[in-house]
Parts: sequence; structure tokens; C-alpha cells
Amino acid sequence: MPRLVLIDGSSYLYRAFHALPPLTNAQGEPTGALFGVVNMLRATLKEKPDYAAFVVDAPGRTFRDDLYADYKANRPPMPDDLAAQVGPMCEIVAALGFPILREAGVEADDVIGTLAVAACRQGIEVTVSTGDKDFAQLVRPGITLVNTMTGSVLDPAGVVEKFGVAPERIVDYLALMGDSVDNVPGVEKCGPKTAAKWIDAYGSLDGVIAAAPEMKGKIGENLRAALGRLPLNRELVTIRTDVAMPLGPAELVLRGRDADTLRGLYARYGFTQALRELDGGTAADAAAEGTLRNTAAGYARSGGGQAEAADPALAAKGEYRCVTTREDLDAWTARAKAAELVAFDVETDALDALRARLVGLSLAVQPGEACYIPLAHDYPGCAPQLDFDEVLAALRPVLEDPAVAKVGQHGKYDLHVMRRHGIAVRNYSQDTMLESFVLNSTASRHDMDSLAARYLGYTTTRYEDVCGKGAKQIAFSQVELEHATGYAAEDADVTLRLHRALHPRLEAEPALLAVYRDIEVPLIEVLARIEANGVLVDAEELRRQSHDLAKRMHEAEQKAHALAGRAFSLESPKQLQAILFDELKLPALVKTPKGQPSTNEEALEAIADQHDLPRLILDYRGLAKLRGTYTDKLPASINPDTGRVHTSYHQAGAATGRLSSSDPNLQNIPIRTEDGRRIRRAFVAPEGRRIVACDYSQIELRIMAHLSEDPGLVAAFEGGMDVHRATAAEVFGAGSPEAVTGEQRRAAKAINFGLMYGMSAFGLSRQLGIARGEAQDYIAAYFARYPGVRDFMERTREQARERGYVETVFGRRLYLNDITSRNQGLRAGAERAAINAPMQGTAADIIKRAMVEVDRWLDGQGARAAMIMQVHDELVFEADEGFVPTLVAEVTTRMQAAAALRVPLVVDAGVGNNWDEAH
DNA sequence: TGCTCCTGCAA
DNA sequence: TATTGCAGGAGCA
Repeated sequence: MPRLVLIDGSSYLYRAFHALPPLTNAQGEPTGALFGVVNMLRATLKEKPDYAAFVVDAPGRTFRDDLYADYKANRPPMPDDLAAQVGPMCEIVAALGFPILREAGVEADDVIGTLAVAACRQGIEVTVSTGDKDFAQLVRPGITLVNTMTGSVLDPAGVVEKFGVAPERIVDYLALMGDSVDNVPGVEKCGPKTAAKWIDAYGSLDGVIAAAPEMKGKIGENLRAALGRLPLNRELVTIRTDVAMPLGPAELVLRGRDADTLRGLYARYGFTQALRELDGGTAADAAAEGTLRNTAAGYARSGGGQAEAADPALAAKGEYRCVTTREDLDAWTARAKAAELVAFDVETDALDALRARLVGLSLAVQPGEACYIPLAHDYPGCAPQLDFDEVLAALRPVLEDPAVAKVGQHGKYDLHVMRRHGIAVRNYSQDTMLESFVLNSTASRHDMDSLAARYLGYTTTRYEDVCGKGAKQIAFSQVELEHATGYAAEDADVTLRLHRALHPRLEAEPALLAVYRDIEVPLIEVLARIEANGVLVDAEELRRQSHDLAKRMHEAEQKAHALAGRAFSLESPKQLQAILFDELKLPALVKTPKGQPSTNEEALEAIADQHDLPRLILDYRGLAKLRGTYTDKLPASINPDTGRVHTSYHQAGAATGRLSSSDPNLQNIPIRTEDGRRIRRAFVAPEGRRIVACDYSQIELRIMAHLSEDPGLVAAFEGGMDVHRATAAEVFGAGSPEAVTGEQRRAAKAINFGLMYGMSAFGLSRQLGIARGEAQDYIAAYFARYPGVRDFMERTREQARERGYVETVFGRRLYLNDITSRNQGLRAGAERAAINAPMQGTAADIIKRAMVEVDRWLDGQGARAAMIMQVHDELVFEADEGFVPTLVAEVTTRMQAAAALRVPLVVDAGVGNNWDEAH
């Protein structure tokens, strides 16, 4: 059957622009969106469609503007960096041989809709290539959607699976939700879940409208409020299939490509892969580089496909091997041993690396060549697997061989699992998650599925695809070997391909490569060791505290009910709102972002002098928080095997380069109040050991001094002064630091910290409880005394605007997508982040470097000391009592030497029987 | 059960 | 109208 591909050009252009880092060519012209579109088109051509067209919007009004005056009224103009890519895009599209369609008075959507339906009637199979979910309404037998950037293919069943409604009901679904991008308001609070549920329950939009009077709750009111708009919404979101077209589907013939023009354009924009392919590179080469859209997944979903099977590179892809014989195992270990880089990936039965049991293991040695070695699948009728210990014994010489380099995706997990099975993986030297993180930390996710979609245009088999999800999810050991192999071997394969796609990008930026290679990669093993070490938590102590807190909460609750004159839940902001502002008529001084009277800490503080209840609520909340989050939950986190708490550190967690911690989060254990500090007393050292805490003093302010080179600030740190006191002396003209009052020092501290976060006079006035004009005067005085700081901040904002990113002392980048936004709030937010990121990020770089050095030293010290926690500017250790002095001296030295700034780095160390005492 | 909102802990 | 995180409970459907 002949096939027509209709490409939604505008959709791809926008999506590529936002999905890819702001790449530029050698001349500094933006190329990111272009790159994405070109790869997509090349992938489309590989599928050899019989007919194709690239459809874009024509300028000017359309019938939708006539229907609805505000249609797309809040859509910002196209960003300059994107507009600059439109011309070159059309040149490339034309040179590739695609007909370009641009019809005045109708949107690209309607052109596509009309052609798709007409072609379908003529017996032509249609693929609509778009990233826009609205097109799901066109799907029917003979018309499928494909998103080449993510590789997903949608047929009618796929639409139902993805949206929860049939293609014919997509317009109803969209009408309910509305579309903020096009300025079409739907039903407030009605998102994808609610819309699908209603349509499922009432059959259609008309059914929902008919049922509106009986709908309960707030959302029912919202629906009734929106009723008048819904028919118009449906009309606006309906793609027309009957517009007049000068060309019929069968006239959309691909011309041959114009190789000379393409060569010039590819060279100009630096598309080396495309250029190589043009000059005789094979399809297999291209597949190895990951430029081809994968088909294994798409294939399975579209019920197979002869066209793809004809391509040797793709056929190779299906050859994932399930290893169940000794001969196969020996062959694969030999290949791995000989490979210059082996991708490996473990499959287990749990997410927690410190509890998970190994179920299987996969290896990839070349793109497209991967195997899965099942070890512990145990469903009825499962084919025999190789002996668990025999396989590990065979793999050990490879995994522990320092001469064989390994690559993985989030390999810290795999390292944990292998270590717990007695294998110490050596030379784990590449990690695709970290490659992605260093290349662009602000990319929303760094998981393999997202990376494969973003960088390879490849749709991976997801975990849910083989295991299901929610209550019906099964363990990986229950998955049939055939499916398990398709999933697991693909993981290793894709990891290897991703590495080949990502590493060259790092190599092109030496500073980024250094951050990746010298900081992040060495840190993987260090973090794995810290997590494995864990920290000893005294569960009995926490239980006592829980009990005490519960008693005090009960007392507070009784008093609060008495004060309010009735019983209510102290933990419900809504009920509290009613009591405080409606019944007690206290003034609502603070609003939530949604305009509700807030009951947050600030709001309660503000009215605490008018009534006793707010203070009581604040006390209660403090107690409830401690109990709910810490004293009750921490004991549950103790690993039964080790008797200790093992957090998980996320190396690609915070965009600035900081680590984050979860399960449990050990980076937000209370410290500021006495009750909070008691919790730290439950973090203890075993008999004969001590807790040692070493933290950087004022590290971010020191980095600000370094970056700004401000003489006053640098001098304060070089002189070893109390920097807040010194600042106060300067700003308030106290004469000497000794003459500074406590109040002045507090204000100076607020200024110092506020500036690092890009705070305004408004924020400072609120923080200090002073008038805005006064706060403005303080800030002016500060900048007059520390002009270098002001210049640094201006420079940073400028750099962010010009380059689209800021960087740390070590060259780590943070892209700020909103820095040129027309939306003033977003832009201001990005500017604040731009100021903060170099300081927060440099501090993160420094402590990461220190951790690597300290770990290297600890490695030679046996079990006398171990690193057990990191809290942004603090490293915590557990050490033999007699070893403490050595540890403090050696750690302090290494932490201070982790960076050579214009000001000294100072480290404070504390020792105790628990974490509280060590401060 | 999953989703959103509000709240609050740390550096 | 102060940065970066994680995580709890309430309310809702």
C-alpha cells in the first residue's frame, strides 16, 4: 500500500528548539532547532515514503481568529534564535526534496487534516509526523501518528492507551481541558485525568454537558461555570478535513535530494553526521551513531513492518541474545574482554539498590549487539537458566578487570548490586546519565528513556511495557525471558549508543569534559561507598522522642480547640482559614499565590500578637512536622540487614550541580530549634567510634568574594574576620567591627545571603521587617562599599543573556532558558538563578572534588574511618576514637585544598558521640 | 489510588 | 518580589 508522510513542520521546529541545548555553529548562528528538524527529516526519508509533505503555518488570520477573538492572543512572538532558523530550515527541507505546503487562511493543522483524510479515502496509508497531541483526533484505520523525536507511534488503540479516550472523542477531551498555549480556557482544575474520566463516564462532551447539573464538588462548579465556552472550544480544537487544497495527496511526490546544496548547508551548520551520510556513509554507520529512528519498539506496536526489516542496520537490532548456555556465555565474556568499552546493566527485583536482588545482567559490546543473561527468573515454565554463581564467576574477570572500561546509565545502582554479590566493578569510567547532566543540567530528566528520545530519536521499551504498573506490576523475575531480553539487552545497547552520541559533545567543550571526567565520574564510586556505609540511627531514642512529641501535640490540640471554641483539624489549612479569618475575624494579611488567605508561618506570625491561637498552631505544626517527617519515619528507613540508614544521593539531581538526597532525605534534618536538634542526637556512632563533622565556613560568600574580586570583601576574608560583622561595619558606618550591634550584624547577614539569591529591596524589607525605602538604602550602601559585587552581578546577568548560560569556577554550565523570556516574572526568576548558580554550583564542585580526594585517602586507612554523609557544605564521618585527630587533620587539609580561590577556604571540624555533638 | 496544593525542613 | 532540593498531609475524584 502506498504511504504518505505529512510532517507538522512548526510543531517540530518549536519542540526541537525547546528540547535541545542552544547549539550554535562555528559562526555563532543558532542551530539547535534546525539540528532536531534535520535529523527528523533524515529519519523520515529512511523509511522511503511514496509521498510526503512538510507543512507549515502561513502568516495571517485564520477562521479560528474569526470564531474567537482571543485565539492565541497570549502566544509570545517567536524567539529571535528560533526565527533565525526558519529560513535555513526551509532551504534544507527543499534541498532534501520535500514539497513544502503553506496555505494562507488555514493553519497547518487543517492542511494536514484535509490531506490525511483525502489520502486515506484513496487507499493511501497516512503517517502524520508531529509532536502535537491534538492530532490524535485524526487517528483511524489508515492514519497513524508518529513523533519522530520520541519515536512514539499512535494507532487507534495507542490513542486510547495514552489519553484514555478514543480518537473520535479527542476533540471533546481537548475542549474540556482547554489549551493555555492557544489561550483557550477549559474547565478549571480539569486536567487529562478528569477529562478522560468524564468522557468515559458520560460518553461524550454532550453527555458531560448534560450531566453538569448533578456534578458534585468544586470541580462540578467549575464545569458549570465553563459550560458556555465548551461548544466553541470544541470547534476551535477540531482540525478541519475539508479545506480547499491546490494539490491532492498523490501529487505530493518527493523530488530527489539536491546533494550539492545540502552539502553546503550541512557544512555551514556543522551537521557532521548528516554530511558523512551524504558522502557515502552507510546506514549502519548512521545507526551506530544513533541517528536512525529505532524501530524495534515502534515495530512491535504497529504490528511489524516489512519496510524496516529490509534495513540491515535495523535487522541487527532485533538480534538481542538471551544467554542460557555455557558456550554462549563464554563467547560473550570473550567479546566483552576484547571490547574497548562494554555497556552493562543489571536487572533486579527492587528499586532500592541496597535491598535489590539480582535477576539478570546485560552486556553490549557494539551498537546493536547486546545480550541478556537471565539468572533468577522464576515463573512457571521458565526455560533453564545458567547457574547463578557460575555466571558471576565467569563475569568477574571482565567486570573486575581494570583494563576493560565500562559504561552504564546511572551505574551507581549497578555498582551497588554487583558489590552486594561480591563483585567489585573496576574501571567504571563512563556514565550516560552524567554525560547528559553535565551537557545540560536543566534538561528535565536524565533517565535513559528520555535521553534515548532526545539524543537518538529512539523509543525504548519501558519498564512498564514489560512489568506493567501500579497494583498489577510484576517483578522482573516474573517476566518471560523473551520479553526480558528485549528490554534488558536494549538497555545496554542504548546505553552504548547514547555514550557514542553524548561523549563527542563533551569532547567539543573541554571545560565540560573536565567537569564530567574529573569530578562527576570519580564521584560515582565515592557516593556508592558513602551510601553503602550508611549511618547508625538510634531507633529507641527516636521512639522516645515520638512519644514525647505526641503528648505535647495532644496538649496543644486541646488548648487550640478551647481557644477556637470548637474542635477542628489543626493540620488542615482550609479549616484553619475558616477559624482564623471567618470565625475569629483575624486579619488576612498574607495571600497564597492563588489569592486565598494564607495560613503559613509568616501569616500566623503576623497575627500572633492579636490572639493566642496562631502561636499555638505554629508550635503544633513544628511538633507535627518533626514527628511525621523524622521521629516516626527514620526508624522505618533502617536497613534490616545492616541496621543502618542508607540514603540515596542523586548526582544528577540539582541543576546547579549540588547533590540531593532521598529515601530518606538526610540533607534536611532539623538543626535550628532545640526540638529539632534532638533528632540529630539519634544519629550516633557505635561503641568506640565518634562522629566527626567537617564543614566549609561561609563557602558561598567566599566564592562571591572570589568571583567578584571585590577588594573589601576579599580583605575581610583574608583578614579572617567575621564577614557579617565586617559588612555591618561598612554598610552602617559603625567605624570598627567591634562597634557593630547585634541588630546590625543580623541585618548585614540578611543582606549578604539575600544578595546571593538575587533578592530585591522588597524581599530584604520583608525579611528584616523594615520599610522598603530603608531596605533600598541598605542595599545602596552595600553596593557603594562593595562595588565589585555590584559589577559581578551585572556581568553575570549580561553573560546569561548573551550566552544563555552561566558557569562555575570549574566550567560547569547552567543553561537559563527563561533569561530572554518576554514574561517578566520568568525572566526575573532566571536572572536570580543566574546570580545564584555560579556560587551554589562552585561550592558544589569544590565539595565534590574534596570528597574524591578524601575518599582516595580513606581508601588506604582500612576501617578506621568512613565517610557517611554529605550535606552541601559539610562532610560527616564515623571514626575510631583514637583515629579522630588524624582524620580531622587530613580531611581539613584536603577540603581546604580542593580549590585555590582568591580567599582562603576555612573548614570547621567538630567531634562527638552523635551528630548534634559534632557541631 | 493518583494528583494537586500547601506547608516546612536543610544548605 | 530570595536559590536549590525532598517530603509530609489534606482534599479531591
